[in-house]
Amino acid sequence: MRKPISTEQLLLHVQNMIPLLAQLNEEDWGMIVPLLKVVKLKKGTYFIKDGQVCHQIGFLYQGILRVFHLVNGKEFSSYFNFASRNPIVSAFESFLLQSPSSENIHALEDSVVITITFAQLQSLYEQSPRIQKLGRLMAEQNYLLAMERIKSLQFHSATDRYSALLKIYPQLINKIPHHYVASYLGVTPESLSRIRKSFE
Amino acid sequence: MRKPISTEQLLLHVQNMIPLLAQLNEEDWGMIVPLLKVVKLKKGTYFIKDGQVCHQIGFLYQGILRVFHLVNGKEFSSYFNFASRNPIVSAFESFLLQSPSSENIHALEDSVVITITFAQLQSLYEQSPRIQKLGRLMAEQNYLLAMERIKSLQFHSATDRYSALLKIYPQLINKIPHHYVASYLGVTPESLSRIRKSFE
DNA sequence: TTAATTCCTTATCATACATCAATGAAATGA
DNA sequence: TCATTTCATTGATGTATGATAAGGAATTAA
Repeated sequence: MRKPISTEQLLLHVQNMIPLLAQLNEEDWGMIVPLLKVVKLKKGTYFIKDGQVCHQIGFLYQGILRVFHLVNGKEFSSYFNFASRNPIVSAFESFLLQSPSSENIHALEDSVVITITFAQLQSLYEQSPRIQKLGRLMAEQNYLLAMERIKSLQFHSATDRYSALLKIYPQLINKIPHHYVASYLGVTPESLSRIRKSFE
Repeated sequence: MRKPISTEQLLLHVQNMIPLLAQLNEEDWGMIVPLLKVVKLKKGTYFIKDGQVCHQIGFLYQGILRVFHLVNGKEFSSYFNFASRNPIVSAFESFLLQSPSSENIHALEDSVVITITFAQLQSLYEQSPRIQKLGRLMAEQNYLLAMERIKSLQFHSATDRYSALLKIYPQLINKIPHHYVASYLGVTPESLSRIRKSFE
């Protein structure tokens, strides 16, 4: 967090994280780079709160973010962003529709996000067919992720979901407060505790 | 089902159903129309079965389709296609990735679907930036629908989901066998029956 | 470092939903 | 049309998870 981030570092990182970006050429990057901003989030602060319109989409460079909904006073964790996994940061519904977000995104650790605004991205779509195509591929990717989530929620038990989570991301349970994981799995912290015990 | 469908009828219908299509111009339609095919499905037959690759995407002109997954021998209804609502027909995951489908799509009534192939659509994307943009907007639309489903599954009870379903689509329960609706809501037919009773 | 707070676990009890079983209604097919 | 099958409902029972409460661990702040 201390050292300033060089543009080269940043680009390299973003390109590595997101294979889709390999499709872009030098000219495309020349248009994109001047528009990028680096946003630092202290632990506990928010990228966006519900009710606000999400004007930025971002790539997580460092840290962990949690996305959650507030429904009838209860928090529901929707997913987590890690730099090493699932790095695309936005309240995507709000971003697409430019309408107030129902999602909250807050930093579980000090984090760094590289952002671009909605207006800038729309303008890039019109300027470059490759970036337009990238927009389609990003949306398709997001759709596929959402489908995974639906299948997990509809077809499998909380125990199965926990087991799957352990497989694809063994360290996660040690990095994130358990009650957030519980609400992600769709159970109470007490139930997660029981599930974990049954795995010993 | 008896009369042949004229191209004009067909186009008008598709344009009415899908507001996004208003963005296309005469030239775009000139490219699209010759590629469209009309597929008729008898009640009980399949648009696609799991294991097959979904080569077509379609628009439902008439009838009702049910999309379901088979998991450990159990059927899970994912959603329904109606001509008047949710007319886009495809195992979209399989279509996007051109990999074997995990979804089954079958006709609950005699149905008519207007289709175009994956290869043709990709070619259109490259030929027309407006169609490319349309592809992005379709994917974004699908993402938003998937998010609605996730919220419904994660944040609300089966009773709430049933109540919401009645609101947005009161006739649905009379058109579709209840046990399909039950599996869509994520409960057994017995539970749906009890939920329905509690609403009287 | 200590005090305060938050978090995780365990136990008990309550409840919603699944399962199993039976009946009558509706749809299907010969 | 009648016989067969599928479907919706209801009741009885079992089970997994939620709610509540309490104690101890871990984290945070003074």
